[in-house]
Amino acid sequence: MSGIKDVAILAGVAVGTVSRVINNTGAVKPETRRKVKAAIEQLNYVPNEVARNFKMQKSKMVALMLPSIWHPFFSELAYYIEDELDREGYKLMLCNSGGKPEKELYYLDMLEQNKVAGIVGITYNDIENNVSTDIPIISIDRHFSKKITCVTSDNFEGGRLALRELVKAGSKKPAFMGSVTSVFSETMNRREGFVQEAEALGVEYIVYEESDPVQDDESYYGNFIKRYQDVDGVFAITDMFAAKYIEYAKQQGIRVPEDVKVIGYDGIQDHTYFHPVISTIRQPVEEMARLAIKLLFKKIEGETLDRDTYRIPITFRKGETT
Amino acid sequence: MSGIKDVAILAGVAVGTVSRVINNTGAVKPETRRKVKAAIEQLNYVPNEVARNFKMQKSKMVALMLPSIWHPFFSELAYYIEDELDREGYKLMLCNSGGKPEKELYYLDMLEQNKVAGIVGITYNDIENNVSTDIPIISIDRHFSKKITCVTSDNFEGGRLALRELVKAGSKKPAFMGSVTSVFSETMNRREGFVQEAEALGVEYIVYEESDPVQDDESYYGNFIKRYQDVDGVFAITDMFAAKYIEYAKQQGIRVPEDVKVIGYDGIQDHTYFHPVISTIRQPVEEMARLAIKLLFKKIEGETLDRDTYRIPITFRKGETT
DNA sequence: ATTTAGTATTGAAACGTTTCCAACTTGATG
DNA sequence: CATCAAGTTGGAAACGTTTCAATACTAAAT
Repeated sequence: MSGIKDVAILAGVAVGTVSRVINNTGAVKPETRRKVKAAIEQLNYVPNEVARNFKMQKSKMVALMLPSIWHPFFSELAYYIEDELDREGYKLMLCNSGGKPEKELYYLDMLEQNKVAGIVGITYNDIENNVSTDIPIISIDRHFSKKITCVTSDNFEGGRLALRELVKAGSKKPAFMGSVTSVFSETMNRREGFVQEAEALGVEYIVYEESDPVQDDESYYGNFIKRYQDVDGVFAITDMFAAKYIEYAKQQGIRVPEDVKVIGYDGIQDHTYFHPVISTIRQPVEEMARLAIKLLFKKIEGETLDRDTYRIPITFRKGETT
Repeated sequence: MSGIKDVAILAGVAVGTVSRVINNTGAVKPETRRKVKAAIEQLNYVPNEVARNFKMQKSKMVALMLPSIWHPFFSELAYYIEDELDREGYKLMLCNSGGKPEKELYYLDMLEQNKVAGIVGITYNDIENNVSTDIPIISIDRHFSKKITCVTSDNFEGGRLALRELVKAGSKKPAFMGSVTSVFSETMNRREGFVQEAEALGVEYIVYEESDPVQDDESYYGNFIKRYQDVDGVFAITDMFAAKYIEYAKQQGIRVPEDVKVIGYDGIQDHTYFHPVISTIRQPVEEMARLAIKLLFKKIEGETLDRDTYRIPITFRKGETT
């Protein structure tokens, strides 16, 4: 493995000169440049990026921390984030926290030690107080504080839109179906929007919210169905919630959309091969991803951002459930 | 940002000693250790991993190169790979090649420059001849040569099993439906197994294979349906192929499974909320992921592997399409 | 021929670790 | 008391770059 020194010797110049040729910095005579390039060619030299990162005290690595890449929403997000990073020659490090706070902290430590250039996080911890150095951070869908810029879909408008669409589809008594995972989560606003719009329109509504349905789907959806027999519309906080509800409802002989209209949130289905195709509030995932990275780059460059939360408009996508 | 030197000064020892304390290497008196730890605590010192990587000439970073993390099969794979890597303190770098050969090559260069400890690749290029240094590589589902160890599901047995299950479900004239993407792909063996078992059992069968249906689903599935009206069973090379076929078939009034039984491959659905739930040959994704990483670690340690292809048994998972 | 103002190039320091050898301390042994 | 081995510690080199002050050229202007 030859280094810059070998190139310098072969080309008969100093290492500094080789460095300047490689990085196109400073002035170097065409003739010298030619010699150096020839030497590089001959030795099959490739710059050692690790050494460079070390010397420069910074790397072109950005970490993406999320609960699980397995979830379709996150994998779509990761896809666009990687793409956007690559455009600027940055690399992506993937950290699955499993949604476990202690693992988030552990990863944060690790990222600090590894001097990543920035972090995009979808976390439960308020990472602000746990990251000691000033690594630039953008969070998605979580609002912590001014220091950590948040990119999110317009959840509030999403909630309002969902309510309106349910009503438009004929629902007289719609319900919001959700759960609470993190107090920092922006997703709360979906409920807020839903409620506010219902009140504004004078529509009777229900709010069903339990802390962690993941533990026991059976009782979460069973209880809902049993308790609110007269509900004829459901705005589920997530497409997965919607899908599960529909499945349980079907088992109880409830037909969707005939008996109950259902709208989800996310838009994880990008095709129509699996049914039901859920009517949903589509998150602008690509836009969110690209914006997040662009903002992160600005922070890395030292710019200060003009806002602490960036909300991107959502759209309704009609499926088979309304 | 304080370094090892600051710690050494504060503790009144030499940098070498601090290093030994941090890494628990060599002998150091309890009293000295205490002093050093105190200094570390006081200065809030964290070791600079980048400097360490540089000095050590190796990093604990493994790259995963795949066509698109967005695809559910790959995102599940990535999930387990990250998990397995983390157990040994390794980090995961994610590279979406988009299936583009030139991008694969570009990433390979980059990974070499970044001195990653190893690569797990699902690629179209024969990466063997394009990676000049000897970075350990494990490939998934692609068999190139002895140098690159391959981890794959037992595609051949999968093909045989699919044929048998179709027959068992009542199909008299089953078809294999696939495409050719890479000559190195192990997935060819699905067809081989299917064909061989059909011949062994004396079952009449069809093989439908076109190069790249992604371009034009309409004609790919349309042609198949038009051409083989008497087919009553389909083994699709992928669950996505199966789902698409079913959708197009439905439009032509063909009922699944009444008129045609369908079996896919992969097992990307880990739930039953979306329909049809496809009968499928389930890839042991978790096992493949963990094995791939374990083998990669062995290669990193310098061990030589006893085989050049590791095939993991598959299972049939019944859904609603047989 | 000498100065001048660029332009090109050199050489060495620095980045934060690990590692290795030499040197110093101990405490036990003869 | 001298010797020795084992246990500790110090100090410096090395890893492959970038960068910067200093020096060496070059060509035009005097």
